[in-house]
Formats: sequence, C-alpha cells, structure tokens
Amino acid sequence: MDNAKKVILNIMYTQNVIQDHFNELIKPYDLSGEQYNVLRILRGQKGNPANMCVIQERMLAKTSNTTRLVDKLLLKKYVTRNVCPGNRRKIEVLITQKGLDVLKELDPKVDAHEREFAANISPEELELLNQLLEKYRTQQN
Amino acid sequence: MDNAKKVILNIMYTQNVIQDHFNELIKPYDLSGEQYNVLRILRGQKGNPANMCVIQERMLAKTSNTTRLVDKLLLKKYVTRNVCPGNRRKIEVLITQKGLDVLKELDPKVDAHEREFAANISPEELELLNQLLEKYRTQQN
DNA sequence: ACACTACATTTGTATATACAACTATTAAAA
DNA sequence: TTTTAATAGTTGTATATACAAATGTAGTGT
Repeated sequence: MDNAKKVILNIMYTQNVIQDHFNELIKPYDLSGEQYNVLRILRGQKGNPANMCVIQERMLAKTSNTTRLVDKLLLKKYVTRNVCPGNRRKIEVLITQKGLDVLKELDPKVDAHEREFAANISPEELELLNQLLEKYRTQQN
Repeated sequence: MDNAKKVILNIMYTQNVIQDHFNELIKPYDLSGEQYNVLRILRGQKGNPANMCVIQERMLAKTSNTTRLVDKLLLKKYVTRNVCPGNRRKIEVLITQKGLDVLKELDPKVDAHEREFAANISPEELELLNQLLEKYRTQQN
C-alpha cells in the first residue's frame, strides 16, 4: 500500500487506540469524553462563566451539540447554567466545586495516560512527530 | 504544554481534519463514512460474501453496529443479505453492481483526498511519520 | 434426547455527531 | 418606528458509537 493511504489509516487507527484507552479511564466516573472536554474548558475559565458559543468553539468536534452536553453536566450538578444579565440571548455556564473535584481526581490518571503513550518513543521523536503531524495537516497554498 | 499532551491533541485534531475533509467528499453520495468502509470491505471480498462478524472485525471502529449499517446499505440496494445455507446463524452480505458503481465513481476522489494531504510533506517525511505513529501507539512491554 | 455452552446476529438504550429548522433577543437599516 | 438582518441557543431528525441483553442456531457432553 502506498504511504499516502497508509498514513491516513495510521492516524485514524492511532486516534482510535488513544480514545479507547481514554474512555476506559473515565468510564468509572460516569463522564463521556466530550463531557470531560467541556468540564476542562470550564475549569480553564478560572471562575469566569463561559457562553455556549465559547464552549462550542473550543471543543474538538466543532459541530457537536453543546446544549445537550451541558444538560447532562447539569443533571450531575457539575455545572450551573444561567441567562446572561447583560445579553439575554447568551447563557453563562460555570463549573461547580463538585465538577472541579471530579477533574482533580482524574488529573493524575489523565497525566499517566498521556505519559504511557509518550514513553514508547524518545523525546526527540515525540517532538518530531508533533512537527510532522502539523506539517501533514496544513495545506501549503 | 509538554509534548506528551501535545501529541495526543495533535493526533486527535489531525484525525478530525482528515475526517471532515473525507465527509465533504462523500456527502453528495448519500453515504456515511462507516457505510463507505463497509462497502470497501465487501468489494475486497472479490465476489465472496462476507459474514457480519467478518465485516465487524475489519471495521476501524470495532464496536459499531454492523447490523444497522448493513440495513442502510440494503435500503440503497448497494448490498444483498441472505442467511448462510450451511450455517443458519450466519448472514451472507454481498455488494451489488450498484454498490460497485458508486465505489468506482468515488475511487479517484478518494485518491485525490489522500494525495492532497500527503503532498504537504516529502516522501521521506511521510515514511517517517508512519514509523513514528506505529511506534508511538505500540506498548513496549 | 436433554441440558449446556458457544457462536452469530439482532434489538434496546444512552450518548455523540452532523446538520437543518426554529425561537428569542439584539443590532442595524429604511 | 417598523422592518430586516445578525446573533445565541434550542429542538428535531438521522446516523454512529458503546455496551448490554436477548434471540436463534450449532456443537458438546451426559
């Protein structure tokens, strides 16, 4: 098979392996991958509320449905949701202490997950892999 | 950010870019990515029928639902489905001429899609990227 | 023959992805 | 000021992913 085909399958498959591994990690916490991502984005706000559109644009899968993801997090009391006073079209989403606690518990496991894969190759190769991926994905025109 | 974190985001994001690009490509053909994959597997059978479990194990996302994917392809008359005479537990799925025709029409576009990304880096870098991805994903224990 | 186990597939439920249509609010234009 | 357009979110539908339970068939042991 030619390398152009092979690299696409390779990236797809590698992403699959990583994701399966990560899903195993968060399964006991009753969180989906996307729910975890939203919580991470909210923690990154450092106390400031995030509007729905801000969450949406920071998510990896840009077309996924923020409303319904936040619904699920609300049910678990990991976030609060309020209409923005200054602009009633907007919604302000904030992570709760309970949400922060779950993330804190997960942090070391997520770190270990990341290091586990990185440990397979040298730091130089890791750096190179990052460069090659960036170059591969970027159109030169 | 450290490279261990960065490479995971990088792989996730790159996979996303490739997939979005591919989805644009097949959108006019009323086929989803997974439906396309199943058709490719069936064409690879070269006239021999494939059982459901054979299709399943060759799909990238191994836990996806083959029954319902084949249902959709059946509605479009891209495949046929029959109970296996020798073993009535099994199902024989075959690609139809109509299915083969759609694939043939897509072939050059898929090739172009693959080459478009590969064109961003040199053949040597492409080869190296493949090696690094394989090494990264494989546990050394 | 009968129970038991393994195998192949289907069905059900929850969540996520993809996209279009819809509602409400705000801002801009005529 | 009334209309129009833009913005922010929500809702609906189809498909896909993830996993468990259920169904039907085949093989094995007693």
